[in-house]
Amino acid sequence: MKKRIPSARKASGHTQRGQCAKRISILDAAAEVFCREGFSGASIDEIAMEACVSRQTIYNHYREKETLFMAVVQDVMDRANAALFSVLATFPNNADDLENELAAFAAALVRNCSCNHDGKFLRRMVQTEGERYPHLFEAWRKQGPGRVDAALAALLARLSSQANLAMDDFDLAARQFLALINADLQMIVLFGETPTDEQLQIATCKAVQTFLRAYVKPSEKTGATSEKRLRAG
Amino acid sequence: MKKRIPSARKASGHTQRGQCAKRISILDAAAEVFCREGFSGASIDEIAMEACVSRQTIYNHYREKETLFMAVVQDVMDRANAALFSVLATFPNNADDLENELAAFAAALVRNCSCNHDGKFLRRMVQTEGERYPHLFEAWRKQGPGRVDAALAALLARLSSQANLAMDDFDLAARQFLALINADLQMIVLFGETPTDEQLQIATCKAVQTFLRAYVKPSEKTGATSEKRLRAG
DNA sequence: GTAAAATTAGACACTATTGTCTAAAACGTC
DNA sequence: GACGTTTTAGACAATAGTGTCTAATTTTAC
Repeated sequence: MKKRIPSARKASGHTQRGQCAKRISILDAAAEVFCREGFSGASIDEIAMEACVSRQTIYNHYREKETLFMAVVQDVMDRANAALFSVLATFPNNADDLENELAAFAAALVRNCSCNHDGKFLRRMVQTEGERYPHLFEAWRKQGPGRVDAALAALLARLSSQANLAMDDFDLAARQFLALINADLQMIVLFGETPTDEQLQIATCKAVQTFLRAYVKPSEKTGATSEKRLRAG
Repeated sequence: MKKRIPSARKASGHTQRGQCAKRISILDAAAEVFCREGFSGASIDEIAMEACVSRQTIYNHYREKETLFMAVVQDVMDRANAALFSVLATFPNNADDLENELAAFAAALVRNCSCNHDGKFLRRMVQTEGERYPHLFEAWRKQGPGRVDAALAALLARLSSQANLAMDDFDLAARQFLALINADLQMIVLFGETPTDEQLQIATCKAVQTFLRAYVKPSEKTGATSEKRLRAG
């Protein structure tokens, strides 16, 4: 008499992605359509079509459009945060070949957080629906971008003592690092395009060079660290 | 018998703003509502209400919703470009007190181009409707942001010879300058808020310090240029 | 004051969308 | 194969928005 659990359904937590195939395909399709059309422009029928699912199935899983929207946002946010911190874990921890290692880290960060579907979705939704769902995105702000600064600042602090870097304010340095590695790409991304891998390599490499030039200790400035590569790229 | 021209109507060019009061109030209200609700979420009735104008008047001036939208975008683009280049004209042309002058310039740039209504509108519309009206925004991209890099690069080149700056690539330096002065503000702006003047001052000041540290000639690094202020902010 | 033009409110047809309901079909488990 | 669950297609009412039309009203120029 125990209630039969149909399949591997309901893996655990409410926002977990390990749900049935239909749910996943609905979430993915909805993310796509919401991103393209905005909340009010997205129609349930369109989402159903794109998910290869009947409209009624969507209403079965998510009571109404708004419920679906919030579930999609939550889903993307979780994934984006996971990606973010998994990249942060690759921050270089020794100062050998600092420039190249930092550049590789920067490229991974940009590629996996700013330039992918989830990044695009979040940027758009925060901007267009942020004021309508303050609590929803505020949570992301604190857990995502809000923590990146702090985390990256800590990593820079560690690096700063190993390499010969002169930093007053690690949080500021972190924000400037992020800004620099996005400098060449933000216009591309703003227009909905995806930069090529080459663009990405060059952009992050140049950004790291500038960042290091601004933060190496004066004594090191004439050293070999970044002088040679300065005109290489 | 000559056709009577009702008033100062039809000042000249098609996108000129010098039209009757109704037109202006429609354009302003529409910009507001389109920005808040997106194209498909904005209703003509809402715009009419906000403009204190009847719906029919809107249809008289702009045949349909799409026509109105394009007129609004064009109007904002024109204004934004004008503001942009008027700020560019204030770029410091002597190297005395470079840091402060650059910071003031940066603050004006951010305040008048990124942090105002028009900037917010354009960012949102490019992002959400850019793919639907490629030609429309592509024009802005070329005339606005596209030219800023070039113009700013030229200004930096001039400055570079006067002050003691080491720049290989002026375009790159221009993009990095813009990225740095927005570093601390972009998260605030992304969430639809307007930074306070104090936030703005601090952000641009720090950005300029970092920018100069990255670009002063090595020989100057131990000089007096930016060393003193480095820990002032 | 008069006449042309602009503006208004309201009704209207038309379309699109949301969310509900129903009965049939497909699916998975025993 | 039988049973419970999920999914499906389609009809449906309710709502909201677009764009048109008309007739009344206001504004403006002279």
